[in-house]
Amino acid sequence: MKTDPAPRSAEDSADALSLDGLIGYNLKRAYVVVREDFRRAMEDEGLSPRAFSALSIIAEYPNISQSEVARMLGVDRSGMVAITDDLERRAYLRRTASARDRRVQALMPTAAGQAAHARALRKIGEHEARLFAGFTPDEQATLIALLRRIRDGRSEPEG
Amino acid sequence: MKTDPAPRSAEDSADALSLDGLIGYNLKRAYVVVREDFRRAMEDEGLSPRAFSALSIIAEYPNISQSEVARMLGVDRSGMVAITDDLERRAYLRRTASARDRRVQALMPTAAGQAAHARALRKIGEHEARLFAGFTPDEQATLIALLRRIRDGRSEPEG
DNA sequence: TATTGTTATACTCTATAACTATA
DNA sequence: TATAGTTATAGAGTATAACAATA
Repeated sequence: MKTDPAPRSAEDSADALSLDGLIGYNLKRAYVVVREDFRRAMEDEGLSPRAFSALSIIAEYPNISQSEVARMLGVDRSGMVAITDDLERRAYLRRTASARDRRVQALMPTAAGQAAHARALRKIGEHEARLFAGFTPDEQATLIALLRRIRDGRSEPEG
Repeated sequence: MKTDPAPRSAEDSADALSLDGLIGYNLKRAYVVVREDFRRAMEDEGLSPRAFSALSIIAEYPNISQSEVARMLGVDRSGMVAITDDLERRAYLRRTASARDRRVQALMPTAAGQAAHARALRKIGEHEARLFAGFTPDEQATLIALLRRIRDGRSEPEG
């Protein structure tokens, strides 16, 4: 307990919260801010974060399978169906038969898909440049490196 | 395009993805890992991240209103109803009439609520200590500071 | 036996819009 | 007019379980 009655406004006391000392809480709050700005940046393109991520992988690894994309993104492969449907509806990719494995629908980006990926990547670059304008290159690299270590489950200071 | 055909496994190529250079993507992936571990840590307690956050604020600011908690957490106040209902059902708090403003239901933590908060905070401390065991105190502080700057929309390198 | 794509399904999170009581 | 609590509702996001075809 800190004060009684409650503080007058959220900002008055935000810095005193024990929540603010938790990495998980700060991660979540920061993520919400970035996702919100991402959405604004993708407004014209209409790509969700997941759709962009999938398109990005498919553009860089033509003929990859849905399951492979799912593994790279760390999501269940069942969720890839709707995303693939969406990207196919936009004519950003085609499902093509795989010669080597008849279970697989190889995902082939179209020219429109490659172009959309390039456009999106540029817009996201601008969005991150704007959002992190005050972060030095070192700070940005440090942030990414720390986040990568969390993702990889590695605890060692120097990966 | 990097390779054709697709790489053999997700891990082979993960480091080459352009996604890996994006802060937003890394933020999301790291957040998923931490949230997953948080859930495991809260298994016995049965508290969702949001329920814990709300309980934490209410425990530290007795008699705070739902709307005030919502503002602190950065979520819409409509979402607070279900969380408050849940915490009240667990007998972790009571809705009490506010003397000063009859619109407000002041949220009063019970002894059980304070105890649950203390237990949860301890378990979360252990969960974060485990998850970030290999991060130096400096690295943890740096991470939190960088995340805070994102949340606050401040771009300046030093607070 | 294991994996791919797929469907059905369900659950969580969260926002918007509207209502009422009150300020 | 504005705010508090509330309800109804809807849309993401994502997981689990199952199935047929194929490996």
